[in-house]
Amino acid sequence: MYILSMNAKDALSKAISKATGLSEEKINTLFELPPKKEFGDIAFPCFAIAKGKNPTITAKELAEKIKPPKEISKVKAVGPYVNFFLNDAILAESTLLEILKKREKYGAPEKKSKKKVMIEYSAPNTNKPLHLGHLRNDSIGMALSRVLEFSGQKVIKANLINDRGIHICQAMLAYKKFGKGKTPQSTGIKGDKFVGDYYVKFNQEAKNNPTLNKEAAKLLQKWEAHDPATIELWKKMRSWALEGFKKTYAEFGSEFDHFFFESDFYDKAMPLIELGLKKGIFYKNKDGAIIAKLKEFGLPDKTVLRSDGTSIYISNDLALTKFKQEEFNLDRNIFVVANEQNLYFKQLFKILELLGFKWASDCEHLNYGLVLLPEGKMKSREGKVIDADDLIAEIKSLAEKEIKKRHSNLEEKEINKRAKAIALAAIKFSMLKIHHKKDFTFNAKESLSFEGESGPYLQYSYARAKSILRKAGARKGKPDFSLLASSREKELLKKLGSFPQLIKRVAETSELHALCHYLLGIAEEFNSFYHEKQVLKEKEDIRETRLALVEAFSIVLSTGLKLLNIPVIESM
RNA sequence: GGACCCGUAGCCUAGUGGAUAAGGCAACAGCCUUCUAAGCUGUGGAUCGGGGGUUCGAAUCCCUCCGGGUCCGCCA
Repeated sequence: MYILSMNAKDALSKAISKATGLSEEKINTLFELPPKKEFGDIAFPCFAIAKGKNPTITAKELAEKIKPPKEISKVKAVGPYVNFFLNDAILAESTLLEILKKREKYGAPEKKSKKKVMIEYSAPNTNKPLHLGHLRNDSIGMALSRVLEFSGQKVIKANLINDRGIHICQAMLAYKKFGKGKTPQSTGIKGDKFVGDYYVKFNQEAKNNPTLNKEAAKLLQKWEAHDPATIELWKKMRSWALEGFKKTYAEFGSEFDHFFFESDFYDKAMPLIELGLKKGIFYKNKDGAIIAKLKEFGLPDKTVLRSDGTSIYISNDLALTKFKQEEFNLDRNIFVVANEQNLYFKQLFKILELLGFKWASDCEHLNYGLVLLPEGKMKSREGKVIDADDLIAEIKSLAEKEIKKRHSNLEEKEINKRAKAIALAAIKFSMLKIHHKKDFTFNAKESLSFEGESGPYLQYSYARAKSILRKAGARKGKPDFSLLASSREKELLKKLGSFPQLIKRVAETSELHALCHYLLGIAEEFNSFYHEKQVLKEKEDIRETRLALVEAFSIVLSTGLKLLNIPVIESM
């Protein structure tokens, strides 16, 4: 729960601790935010300390007994609660000075945790372009990376490229049959789209021609046998796909420190398979496939190696996860993958635990809800997908129109820059603001608005604040914190003061939507304030004080947007 | 059939066992000679899927039923 700045809270816990004998830590966990600001700024519920007595009477007694610190201006018992009112001037001074001093570091914890964490996200297949599902995955992966980095952790952003398997060979086969030597260069088609078109083509043709599936399986065998011509084609098509991904990642702002390729690990699982057999946690069934025994742990058994001795996805993952852990010495290993693979990851982590790897407990599946279309799941093989590049381009052109409505003589370069920033804000925020566990149903009209609870609304709020600060020019005089008396100003201050606690929560729970709603909260508060007070028209002392508030707001909002990997722009 | 997730106003969403369930969209009524109207102010709209239970107190925890989703491949 975010309540108020740390200083005031600590002083208050100390005072309550003296009056009740409870530990400060315990008291800190009990504090609540009153539902209405008229009740006060912070509430201490007396249910826990009443111990059978009437909590209303206990609250009254405590309110009289307590000696409030200087940060508190008033103590009042209301029903079973003791409510505290903050001293406005001290609240304003401590909060604003802290933000203006720490600036872009405000909100980060004092102590760095020094934990080393890998966040694996995106994980595209090299047989088809990135789609809306990847954009949700990337939004979560990047935002979580930024938040953990901000919290002092050492983050390694990783991408596992799925560049091997029957689906890859299907695209290769279609290209062999129908490609006629065309290339992305010769056709002017983006590399990943070019490859993806052949994957779709394969699935269309295979409907009427079942032998194509057998041919694709043969191609996979040739690939595994390192047939030179097959490997050459595979390398060529893979590089086309990767070139395409690189462009989309650059456009969307997804960054990676390390790329892993499934093709490097598919044949590295044997030592682990043998270890499992030796330990008796795997067995060979009558067909010769290797199965992990998981039933006694409440999970279905899992095949870890095919009867023909070739590896499947989990074989690679066993080897890759071990490699990651040993190579990077991780304290935490986060897999950002949609919740359709919940069972899979339970099985993977359980097997690693049974194999005796202590670090298995450091592995985490950050599962998020599916991205659905109004008509249901996206289906790449049928071409029923929202393409990532198309979506970005479409939203960008809508943003361009909005900009041109407002500005008649802006340079094309500037329009382009703003439009891109606004489009990314709209897309990312729409997907980050809902709880990651919830399915996201994409609705073009409603999902990507520039108004209301949206990314562009936040950017706009920031631009408004910066516009004031630009026009204010050089500061004169000193802020007088006793002048920030309106309830709007106080609410904004309290929320700005709670930013560090919010960050702590998001880093601990990965609940990025909480950061989104926090930013909406401060932006709403700021916009009301903006409407109510004409900062630049005020007299010197109050003007300086309000400018400090505006600047503090702009700092926190800018930090928040950057943590969400949403571009911050100075003007809109 | 089994496991997991979800059900909050017409739609989307927040809600960390606590006070009168909070926002956005849509609808309606206002606000631009005033720091950017991508904004602000106001009005209406909710048996928190149903029913039990635990608790001083439940949208939140437990049970059960109903509805929706995902998974339970020698796919990735």
